[in-house]
Amino acid sequence: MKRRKTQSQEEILTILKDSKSALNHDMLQAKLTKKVDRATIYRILNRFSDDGIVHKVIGDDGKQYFAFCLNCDEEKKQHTHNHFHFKCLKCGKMECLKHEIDVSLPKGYTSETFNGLISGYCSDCS
Amino acid sequence: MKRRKTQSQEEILTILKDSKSALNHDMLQAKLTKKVDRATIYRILNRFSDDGIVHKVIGDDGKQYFAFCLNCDEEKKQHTHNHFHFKCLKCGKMECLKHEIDVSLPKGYTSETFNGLISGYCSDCS
DNA sequence: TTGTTAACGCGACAATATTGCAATAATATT
DNA sequence: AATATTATTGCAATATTGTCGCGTTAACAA
Ligand SMILES: [Mn+2]
Ligand SMILES: [Mn+2]
Ligand SMILES: [Zn+2]
Ligand SMILES: [Zn+2]
Repeated sequence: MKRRKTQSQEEILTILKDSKSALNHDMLQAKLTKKVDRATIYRILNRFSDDGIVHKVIGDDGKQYFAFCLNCDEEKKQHTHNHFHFKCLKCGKMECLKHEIDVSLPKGYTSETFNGLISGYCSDCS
Repeated sequence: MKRRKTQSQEEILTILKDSKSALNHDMLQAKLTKKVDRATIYRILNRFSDDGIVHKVIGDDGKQYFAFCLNCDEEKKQHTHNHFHFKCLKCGKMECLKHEIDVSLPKGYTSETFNGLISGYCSDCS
């Protein structure tokens, strides 16, 4: 199943690349110049996520946030992101924290996905 | 605003205490002997969460999970839970990982809540 | 230019959670 | 024990988020 290049897709990718913080559907739709259907936005985002181009984070608000992958090891088959995200309770921005975490699991446990989120106030909003 | 003791409340608390894993609304309702309204269940759970009796975790599925507080430092005003939760993708159980994490935030950042979730397969389901 | 089908738009649907309001019942007060 | 106060509940309505089916559109290859 080969991917095709569409305008909506390109624009969404550009927005995510330019954004310093993770975006949810609402925020993304607000930034789009032309109207794109909600279902389409989700389908594009999930496609990106499946392809490992962006990562998906569930916020404390239960919403899905998407962030463009930076400094990821592209060569690895296993596309993992064991870092925390920080969400500012005032300005709302959600950003990646550089430091990679490694959690020791109990014996016999295997890890598939990592989702680390810290809420608080950023330096601008403290 | 003083709290009152009700039967539903007590039963839900007991269920959470007895459960080794975090529960969401569905799981809880299934365990209740008598029918309790959905809204009431959520109100009870959020009350517990506000009071620091249970902690709330947002799963990868976007649902709210609640777990009774164990080995928490009751004396602290600041009720923090800087530990990960593990959710098994097969059997669905969600449990606390003992190890407490401490994440270093960028300068000027302050932390309010911690939400760490790892999905994978537990020793029974590997 | 034409054919194939990935991607889209639209509407319906599902799932989760919250809210307003009247009724109920836990607790305090008399 | 009887009564008053109001926290809590049940119910229905509503909000919010995300998915799905399906007919149409358009990207890409032949
Ligand atoms: Mn990445
Ligand atoms: Mn606790
Ligand atoms: Zn901020
Ligand atoms: Zn399991």
